[in-house]
Amino acid sequence: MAERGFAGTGIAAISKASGLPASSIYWFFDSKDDLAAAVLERAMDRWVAMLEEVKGDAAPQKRLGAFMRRALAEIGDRLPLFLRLEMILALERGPHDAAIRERLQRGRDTGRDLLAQALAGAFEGIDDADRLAKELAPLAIAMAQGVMLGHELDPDGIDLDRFTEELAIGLRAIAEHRVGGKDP
Amino acid sequence: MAERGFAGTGIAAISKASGLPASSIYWFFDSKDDLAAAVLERAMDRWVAMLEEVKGDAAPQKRLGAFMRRALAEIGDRLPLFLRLEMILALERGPHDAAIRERLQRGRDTGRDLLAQALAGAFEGIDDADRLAKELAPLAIAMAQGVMLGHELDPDGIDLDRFTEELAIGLRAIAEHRVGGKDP
DNA sequence: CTTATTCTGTAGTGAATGCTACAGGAAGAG
DNA sequence: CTCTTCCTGTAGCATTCACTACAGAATAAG
Repeated sequence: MAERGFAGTGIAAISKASGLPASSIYWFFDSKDDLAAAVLERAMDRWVAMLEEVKGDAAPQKRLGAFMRRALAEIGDRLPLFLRLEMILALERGPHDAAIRERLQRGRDTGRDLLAQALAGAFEGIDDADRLAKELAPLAIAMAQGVMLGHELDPDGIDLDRFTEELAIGLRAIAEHRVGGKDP
Repeated sequence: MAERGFAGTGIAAISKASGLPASSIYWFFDSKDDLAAAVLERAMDRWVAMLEEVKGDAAPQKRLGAFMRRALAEIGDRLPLFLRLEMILALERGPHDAAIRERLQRGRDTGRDLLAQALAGAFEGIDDADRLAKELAPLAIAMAQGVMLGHELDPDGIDLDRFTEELAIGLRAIAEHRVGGKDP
């Protein structure tokens, strides 16, 4: 589904790929939409679990880089499947399926909270670091997702390893700019 | 198609929405894939035309901001349809359709060149501004696309107007960092 | 006018779509 | 063993899918 989209993936294909008989699929799930929502939930939980895990291991200042490196480790030539799934379902089903929208919202909220903490670490020394981190977390996530997508579409144009450090640098500059346009 | 994906949009629906009879669709296009490729091409041409237009109007230093503002003007609550189309086709058909991949590549190349010039303007005063602008253009595009997508999914989390200025600030910080980690 | 070209309406192809009905097997509980 | 709950296999539903064949209308060219 992450590779062919929601409409492009038939129940028969899901059945074959999973080994679960088609009739069983409709025992466990009410509909194809319901299945997609469940799959999306699993995918987002995995995202969150990954971030939580890193959170325990890395000191606040290094945490943003650690997040990025961990996400990176999940990427070969392909976007991690669950990021692909998230985007494709958001674009394809979001406008038509409220359950999907709600799941996306929940995932975004927890992701934002986790990233805000990491960002606060990267904003060390700036006034109001916590508030700025909260404000900028959604921007940071959007940027990172865009860059990962860009990397999948054209791996040569973007150096993900470098971006791992540079995201923090760019965001810090933006935060400094917000706190007052003057440099020390 | 931008709203329901490639597989989610039937020929009949296209026919009804466009007024063009289904049989005529197959007179003008060889297949649904062919149609999608043509539609994508139109969409990307419109992107490029938009950038070219701005290029003539804005001085180099202001050009990045002007690009962003112009793209922004295209957005209401929805991502501009052609950006949505680009992403959805890239994710859904990219892995399976070489013609789509080629079109995406061409669009990216021209987009990168145009943006590199605008970025060079924003990097004024930095050594090697031109080279850095070329290097960072794909990153800038990816960031901007990610942010626009993020805005569509959750309009409250991201302030697009602010991002218009802040993208340049963040990228400039990254460029400065690349040219040598020291600040004056 | 005639002729040639471009497009459309009608009808229908086989295959695949999401989903249901339901009988019966598998497995655990007592 | 029986009984109950959980799952699966078979068959089939109506609908939609991308696509084709083709006769003839519309349009343009001479």
